[in-house]
Amino acid sequence: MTTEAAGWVGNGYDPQCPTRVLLDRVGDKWTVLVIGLLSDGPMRFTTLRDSVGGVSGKVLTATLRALERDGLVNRTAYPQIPPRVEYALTDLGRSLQEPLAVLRGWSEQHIAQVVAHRAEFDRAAGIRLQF
Amino acid sequence: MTTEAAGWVGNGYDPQCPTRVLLDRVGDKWTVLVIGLLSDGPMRFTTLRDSVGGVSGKVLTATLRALERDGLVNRTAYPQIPPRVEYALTDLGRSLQEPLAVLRGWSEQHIAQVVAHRAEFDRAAGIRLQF
DNA sequence: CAGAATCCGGTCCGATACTG
DNA sequence: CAGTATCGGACCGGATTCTG
Repeated sequence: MTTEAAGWVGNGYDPQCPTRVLLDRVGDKWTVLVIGLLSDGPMRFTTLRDSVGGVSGKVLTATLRALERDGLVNRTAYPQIPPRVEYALTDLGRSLQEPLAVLRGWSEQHIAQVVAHRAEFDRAAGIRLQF
Repeated sequence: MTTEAAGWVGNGYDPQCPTRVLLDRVGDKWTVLVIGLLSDGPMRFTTLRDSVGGVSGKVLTATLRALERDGLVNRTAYPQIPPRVEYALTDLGRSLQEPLAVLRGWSEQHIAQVVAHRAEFDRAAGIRLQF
């Protein structure tokens, strides 16, 4: 492991930083939702789209393509008409569940405080604008 | 804790979902870097900007403002000329270090595989375009 | 059914210039 | 020193339409 790879923050912004790569992967709108749903087992494209809810086909395709590209999800197309395509987590993808569960744990414990701070901050800023 | 608040994935996209709020907070370009730097102690604005490297004043201000709004960072302005402003993690902000460390741990163990998959996927896609 | 193609608005971010 | 104001480019994601 290089010093660079070990650096949480190193110095300067580095798109190659491992933590950065993960955050970029996981920070988008649908990825974590999709991983969560696939945790229960393989799913077909349309089932996934309906389960996620509110995602367009184009964007779900892009999300899945990116997950597949990174080796987190496997895509299996059955040569039928109409087509049948199944998506499933890989071992690597499943290994992500633990860190994500930790994030979830922190969120459930602390997000209420964040939201409260947010409201108070906005209220205070609002007052300043009023006078 | 409501069922909704407990749901990792619940059903459908929910901007209020605790995990979602956290991901949105932490998924942007500079936040994690800033938190990492502030872990060593309070820092002044310019010191922070120089340490982060590559961030514009405007964006760093926005990042810090958002962190302050959420109660993760404290802003202290000393009434001097020239001004002196210090930023420090709050207890809430410090509590984020642990989950972030978990993310970092996963990244350092697995990102190499992700990058490898990525390269292989792109290579395979490239071949398909060639013929 | 599982997408690809296109268009389009909103947001993120950087660069620059200015100020108390 | 620590910002604010303004502009512009890039990217993300949504809606719609079309296809094997």
